[in-house]
Amino acid sequence: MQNFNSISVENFIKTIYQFELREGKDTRSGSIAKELGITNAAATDMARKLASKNIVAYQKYKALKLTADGKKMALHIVRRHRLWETFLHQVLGLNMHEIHQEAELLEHATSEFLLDKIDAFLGNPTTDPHGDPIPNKNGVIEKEKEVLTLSAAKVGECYEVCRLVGGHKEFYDFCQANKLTVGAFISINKQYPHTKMTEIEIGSLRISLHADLAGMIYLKKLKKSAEHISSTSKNG
Amino acid sequence: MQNFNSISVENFIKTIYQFELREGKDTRSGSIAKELGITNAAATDMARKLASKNIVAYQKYKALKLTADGKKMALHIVRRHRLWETFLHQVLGLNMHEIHQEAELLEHATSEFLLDKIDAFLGNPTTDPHGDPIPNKNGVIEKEKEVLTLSAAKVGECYEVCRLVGGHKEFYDFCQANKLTVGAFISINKQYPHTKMTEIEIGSLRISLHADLAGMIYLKKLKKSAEHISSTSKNG
DNA sequence: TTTTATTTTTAAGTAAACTTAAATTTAATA
DNA sequence: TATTAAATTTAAGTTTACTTAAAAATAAAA
Repeated sequence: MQNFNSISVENFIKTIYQFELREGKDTRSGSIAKELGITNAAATDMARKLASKNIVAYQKYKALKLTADGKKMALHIVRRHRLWETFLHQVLGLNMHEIHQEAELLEHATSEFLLDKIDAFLGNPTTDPHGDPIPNKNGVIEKEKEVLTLSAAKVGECYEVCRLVGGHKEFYDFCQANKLTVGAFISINKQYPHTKMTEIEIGSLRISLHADLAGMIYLKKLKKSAEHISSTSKNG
Repeated sequence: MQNFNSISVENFIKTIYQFELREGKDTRSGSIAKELGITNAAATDMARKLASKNIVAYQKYKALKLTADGKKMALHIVRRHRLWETFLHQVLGLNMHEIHQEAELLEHATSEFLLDKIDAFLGNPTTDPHGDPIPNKNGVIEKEKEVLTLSAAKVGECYEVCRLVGGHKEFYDFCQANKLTVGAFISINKQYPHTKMTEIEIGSLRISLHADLAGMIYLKKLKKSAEHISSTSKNG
């Protein structure tokens, strides 16, 4: 599936896809327009255009929805974006807060051929550095395991960090400084509901996070014990 | 120097630059138009537009020339192109005939920030895999040494391959199969002026090339002896 | 429920980057 | 040099992706 669409079209499709996933986010033209930095009128135009191509299901004044075709296209765009993010982070050493912006440009200038090379070079990764899943060549995303945020984690349990949902430098710097990377193993020491703090152990470190931060860190539960785990973290 | 220009503008500037370098190539709008796959009318429009921005020196019916500003811009675009070619070849293992097409897309989607990372990762190379010079961050190209084609090389002398001016898969496949890569060392065994063949030695190989091929391979003369050289080739 | 506010859509217009077709200029040839 | 051929430019029109401003529909508040 090659890229026959303009950058504007690709970004429009991608934005609808991302908003459809995040509950609470409505996908009416105004919402999409705001995200893309264009006027509502422009978004309506685009919606009608893509509706005529059976990429978007569009009814006046209603929320925009991707058709099956549209969703497939979105997944291929997302694949390009996340493979580039992974590549830029792992190979060129760009920081977490730097990769999105660059991938945003590169994703529209990448042939299927080149993408295959990048994918193979990285060993066909299934998640990007934020822990977001990378759709495969056919646009299929591996079924994700159940996750919860750090602020909802249970005392005494052990978890693997599987997602960092932030965006700003400071958050990623904090995570990096405290070894909180995707794939890291942690255990929950204590929850302080009133002050909204969570105390965790990661390796030999013991740190406390406020819910504002903890809510951006997603975990999946492990079956293994904390003792066993702390010495086998993927991230040393 | 960030990219404030469209892809069309960048390609237009780059093409003039490249045509100005190749003697014999005229740089009138029609010639540029043909290369870019657009009509003469479109090229004239663009020429006038860029003239108004002092990027191109344009007089009706005359050849197009880049101004100092235009040349500087061209050099930055060429830098992006050649760094990407080098990266794709060295890091992702793309073949010689594959890198141009991909770099053609990526060069318009690369920030100065990312380019610096790529440049550093590659160790600030001064030539791309074809042997073409990579302008530095300021758009300056290292003064090139005197070169000559393989068909013009002198019997008994030793040379370093410094440029492969081709473009088609077969040519590059042939070169690769015979270890004729940029940086390789060769010596000239015999010249056959009537049949236009050149016999060369490269490592332990002895091969004969017709001028059609030999004319695409550029060399620079070495001072060292052939014996000493054959064991110290950059390319094994 | 009526009024008001917000959002979306329609309508009209713009800029970039093209196109085709006709007019003009330059180059080539008889 | 006059004529013909080739190339370039101008003019007018198209498409994409926007814009602003007015009209229409939906949602919120009184």
